[in-house]
Amino acid sequence: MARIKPGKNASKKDVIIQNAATLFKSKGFSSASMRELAEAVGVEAPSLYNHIGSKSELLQGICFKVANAFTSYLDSTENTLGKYTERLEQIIRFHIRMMLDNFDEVYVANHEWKHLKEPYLSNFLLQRRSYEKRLISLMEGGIMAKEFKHTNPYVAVLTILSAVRGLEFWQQHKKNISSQVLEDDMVNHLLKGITK
Amino acid sequence: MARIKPGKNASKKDVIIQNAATLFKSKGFSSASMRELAEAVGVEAPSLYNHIGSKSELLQGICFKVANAFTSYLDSTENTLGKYTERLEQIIRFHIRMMLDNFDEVYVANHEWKHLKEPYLSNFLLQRRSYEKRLISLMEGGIMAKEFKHTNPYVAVLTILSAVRGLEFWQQHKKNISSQVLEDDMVNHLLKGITK
DNA sequence: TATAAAAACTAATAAGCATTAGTTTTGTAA
DNA sequence: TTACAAAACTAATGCTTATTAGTTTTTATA
Repeated sequence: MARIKPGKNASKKDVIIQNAATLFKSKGFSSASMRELAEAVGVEAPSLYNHIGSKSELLQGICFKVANAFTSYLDSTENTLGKYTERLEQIIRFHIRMMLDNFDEVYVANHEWKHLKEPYLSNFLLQRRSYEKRLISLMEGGIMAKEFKHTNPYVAVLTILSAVRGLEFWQQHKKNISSQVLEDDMVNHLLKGITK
Repeated sequence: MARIKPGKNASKKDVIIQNAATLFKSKGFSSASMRELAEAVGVEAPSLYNHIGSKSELLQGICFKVANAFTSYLDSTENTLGKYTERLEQIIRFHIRMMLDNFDEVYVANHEWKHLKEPYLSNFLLQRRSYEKRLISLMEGGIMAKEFKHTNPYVAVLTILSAVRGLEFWQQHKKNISSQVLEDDMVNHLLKGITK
């Protein structure tokens, strides 16, 4: 049937996608060549096309997998009755864990979405814009409920999302500090500030 | 002497560099072609080489101009006697203003440095690492002086730098909110938190 | 063992790239 | 107006790219 048996849970296509994420992360989508990807996978470049449609399709797969993960999690918190602070904290923690556990793919989705082709580019941006709006609503709710300070909700959401995204720079220090401390300190900083 | 007179303060080389920053920002360094850059400038591609050495050189110019601006500002605050909180606030405000006033170039320095060639790549990373370390020292001083909470200084610096960097997403909302409100709200959030 | 499909391979295509060489145009200063 | 230099142009080079076509090898099943 197939030449190389898929791993326990990963088809050859999955292997290609994962290698693509790693390669796109380290060289950027445009600079990464299908020859390099093929070498990482262990075949000649044209053989890749037995499993995938195109280079673009790889980027699409990565970007929408990540976008859907965030959207799904937000959906799952939509019906919780907890306080705004609790929901916000949950969401921040999910972002941090996504960054730490799926680094390559999240990095690529964050940095290389620009190279998506239409209509995927538009869809991706729409989905992200919609996600941001839902977070802003959450923030506005918390402000009206007096759980959050009176501040511009756009700025607050931007600050939080950007800070978490910055974990991409953290990879180098991974060994020096536990994920739990990192997660807790960042959540505290974003919710309660740094000054005493 | 020259075919096209330079603008009041900008030589033709400066015009090319500014156009390169805009192009590299919107398409990425690798995807941006010298043909496109030439079209933006209003000449044929080979004519660019009467003014610049190479495509790489353009990226180098942009990246180090930005890096030096940040380093110089940090130098200038080194001898101020003020409290840690004040110095940190000044630095955050400088970062925010750099993002708003020199968006294209800062964006390129943040996103495209990866495509620098050696030895510029190594130098750039060294300079950035050194800058981060100086900020971490500042943070540690503030913690020891009990101005800042007891937290991991790496995480705090990362959170602040990343949040500010995220202003790159803000460009679209520029018209809806004044720079001053943005700056003040973000500084407050990062120093004092969002929860009441 | 024979059959058929899946997936590997080699070779080739057509396009795009940064850059160089050589020439012509343009603008300034004598 | 003539001479010179700066900067534009056209044409060409050599390289890299994603992808397709056509063929051979491998693998699983009957």
